[in-house]
Amino acid sequence: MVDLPDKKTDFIDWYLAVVEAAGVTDKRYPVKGMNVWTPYGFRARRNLDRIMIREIEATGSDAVEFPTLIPETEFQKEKEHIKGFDAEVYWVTKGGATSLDVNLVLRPTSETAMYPIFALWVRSHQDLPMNVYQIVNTFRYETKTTRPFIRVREIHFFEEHTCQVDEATAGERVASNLRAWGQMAAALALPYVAIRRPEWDKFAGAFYTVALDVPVGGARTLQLGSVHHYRENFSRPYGIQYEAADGSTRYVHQTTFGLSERLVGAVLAIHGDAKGAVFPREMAPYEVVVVPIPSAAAGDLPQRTATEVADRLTRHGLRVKLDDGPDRPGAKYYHWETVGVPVRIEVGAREAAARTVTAVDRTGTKSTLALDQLEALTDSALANFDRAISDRAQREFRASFSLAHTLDELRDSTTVRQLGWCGQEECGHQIETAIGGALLGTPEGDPPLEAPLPSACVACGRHDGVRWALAGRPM
RNA sequence: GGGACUGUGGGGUAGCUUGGUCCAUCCUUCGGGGUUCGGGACUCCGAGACGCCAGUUCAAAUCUGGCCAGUCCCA
Repeated sequence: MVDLPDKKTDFIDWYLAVVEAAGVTDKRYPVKGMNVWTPYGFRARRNLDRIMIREIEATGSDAVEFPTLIPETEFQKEKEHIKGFDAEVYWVTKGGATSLDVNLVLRPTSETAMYPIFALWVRSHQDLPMNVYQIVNTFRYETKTTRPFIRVREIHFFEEHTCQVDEATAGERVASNLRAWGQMAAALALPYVAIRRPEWDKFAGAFYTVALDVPVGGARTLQLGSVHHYRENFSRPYGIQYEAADGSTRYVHQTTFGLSERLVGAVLAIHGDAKGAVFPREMAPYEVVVVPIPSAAAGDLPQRTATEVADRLTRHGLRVKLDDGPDRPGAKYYHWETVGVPVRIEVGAREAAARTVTAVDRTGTKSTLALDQLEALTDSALANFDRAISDRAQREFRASFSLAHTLDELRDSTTVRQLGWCGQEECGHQIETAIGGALLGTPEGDPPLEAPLPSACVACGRHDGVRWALAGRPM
């Protein structure tokens, strides 16, 4: 293990060092914001995809895939949307040496690719709801500093797009997406808070946006994903209409749900520690690494037993790495800890003779496993590990919020702040200036901290319409 | 959008101010041999770099310009 910067005091440097140490990406690709996925990193990403696919399909959503290029003429149809993305799209203006009649954009997101086709697919109320998703790469010309997984120009993007009969049904789809997200977050052992963004910070073209945020130390927050209700904002310009049961023609109400590889970054940021990366078992490239401990006296017994352990656990359905390379065992321990493997199984000569092995999880919990119950004991070691990192993340999450009662208190915030807000934009901006960050919005459901609702807005002191809001510094 | 800074083997660095001591330092890494192996082994042999393109100069890692890449600060 190389010495990592301190996670608490030098979070960004620590994050970059952990990403490097974890061996999941190669940042040397010579285009800003475009990173290479290594074999190890790609395993993590594929596992993330698997979780997303499982949970979204459980809610009745089907996979589709739309093209990467969108004609400028379609892209321009929804005015707010184009305004939001105009500055950060890549343009394709030539085919070979020939200038194109209609320029094409590399999708920054797929509304404008999908919706002209949705208009053809949706004819009757019988076609609704229509829930489809795709996992594709999208492109945004970020001008700010890019960071591996967190701010990139080529985004590995999960996007669900749905068409519903009316506003209320679309609202139910938003709720369904939030429940599906809850399952995904549980699989990744990630805590989060769902926050309805203020008007000035919602998705371009949305009626409202619910963002999924997690605090990452200090007042910093990381947005993990978002769910949007579009009402008829896109169905009108794109003409997505259906014939209702009563014979009338209506526009669909739409929703979208977006996630990305940023979840890999979030997992590294939230679970990682002073020793390196920590992967929850569902995302872990390998759930178990098996390390034989050679000994001249014992011949090939440790090696043979390690192979047996790896084979049995693989047949049991686990992702297993047998590390029988030439390094010394201690060097292997450090390596696999740095890259975040949940459970290591050590096979020594004395133990192998007694038909036991030692399991050590990434949090340091050690146990002896009898080989005749290897599969069951390994499963429970993995389950205990996931519970341990989830509990640790939850504890840090709860400690990441504090109440604020005045604008002054916001200035030196060392946590995300929970405060009373009247809902006026003017007050929101004052709050943002005070904290040097953003008014994240109003929590959906219970706020992180239990406290009596304040009677006055932290900015203007008004009493009408005061509700809980959260403010922080998005990274 | 405005400004500042940085770029040396695969990774991290010394050298740059004051051009020559540099066919470039050290750590790590990688390949091969041997002895080892219950928490980063030792040893021997070997591999690997001045971002790119111009310019100044007898001489450029070092100075100048452009480009590319990256970082930070401000709007």
